[in-house]
Amino acid sequence: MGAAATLFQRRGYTGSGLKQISAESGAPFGSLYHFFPGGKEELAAEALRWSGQGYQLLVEAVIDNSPDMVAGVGAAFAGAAETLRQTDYADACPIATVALEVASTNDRLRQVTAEIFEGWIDAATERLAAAGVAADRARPLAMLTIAALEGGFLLSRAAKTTEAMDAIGALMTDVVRRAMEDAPAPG
Amino acid sequence: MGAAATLFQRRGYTGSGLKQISAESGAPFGSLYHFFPGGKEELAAEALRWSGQGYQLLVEAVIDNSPDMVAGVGAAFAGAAETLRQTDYADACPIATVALEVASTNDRLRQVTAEIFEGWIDAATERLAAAGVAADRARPLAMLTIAALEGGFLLSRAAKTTEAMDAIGALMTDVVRRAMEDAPAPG
DNA sequence: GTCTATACTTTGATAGAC
DNA sequence: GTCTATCAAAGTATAGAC
Repeated sequence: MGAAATLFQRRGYTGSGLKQISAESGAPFGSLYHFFPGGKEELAAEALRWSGQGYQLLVEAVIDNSPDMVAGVGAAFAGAAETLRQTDYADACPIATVALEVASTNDRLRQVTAEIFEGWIDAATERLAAAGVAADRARPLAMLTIAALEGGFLLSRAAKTTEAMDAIGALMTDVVRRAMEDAPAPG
Repeated sequence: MGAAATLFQRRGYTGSGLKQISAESGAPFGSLYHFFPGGKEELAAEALRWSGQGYQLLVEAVIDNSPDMVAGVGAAFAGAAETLRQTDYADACPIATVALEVASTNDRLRQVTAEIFEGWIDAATERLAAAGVAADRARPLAMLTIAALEGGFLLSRAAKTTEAMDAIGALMTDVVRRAMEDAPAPG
């Protein structure tokens, strides 16, 4: 499953062949349809959910190991930049490439990506609210934070530089800090 | 050229077949290699540059027709949301899908997408600086703005809702407003 | 139940008729 | 110069041997 997820992440949905996936994962080609009767679509759905949850757990761990939410957001962006550098800008968001590909071509997979993003937004919303951001402002801010991270991945991978991710991370920590200061709760 | 650009935008690079492009554009299949000896790669590079410049001119027009930069940023996000609704979430960024696909698989096309994004960042940086944002803060803010727009496209297309784009646009206008107020120049 | 071999379609690319 | 017909390769999916 990890092999499939990695291929989809780096080469996209249409760019990842089933034969390539079976070869890279070591599993024989025929057994693929035994475990995933729905073929490529079902395999992709499963791989997306798998890597989507894995990435969520990873980012949550980074944030929860930080002293506060502002530092957590900064650490998340810094970690993303570090991963980009270490993998020659290959490992970024495991969902975004496939999500854009299928958004207008495969409605079932589109719904899967939507559920994953919604899960991320919910998790970020909860943490921002717990950190003192006003309840009605937490969800929009969570959306901006995730969007900024995704946009940072896009610009940094294209340029093969972490300048964008670094700059975006620095600005987003400011945005989160100000949102917490504006809140009625104690800062 | 418009047909090719539209297909790449909606179906991605590997998802767009040359035969499909020639059929949709009305041009015969054989003549494709007469105009683009480099094949699919050269056609895609040309289509990306074409739609990249077109989108830049479109957004610049929206911003320059606004009373100030804060309103301009708001109008750009509102226009993006409106386009998404009108096209059933098909027409978004003409570069992002292909950019993520080729980032780790085709270095020549990756460089093309990097140049396009760099052009957008430069244009946004100039306008932010002209609007009073401090010189050393204009480029990072331009990167965040474009990243937020791209992330908004991603989340909104996946969810088939403009909630994300609307929320992100509202927050980004605040961010730009504050950056202009912080500047030493008169607000 | 696991896997090898194959069927059928579509891909990008090219040769050659006009 | 413009286009039709075709090529080799890769795509997904399936049938059937073990």
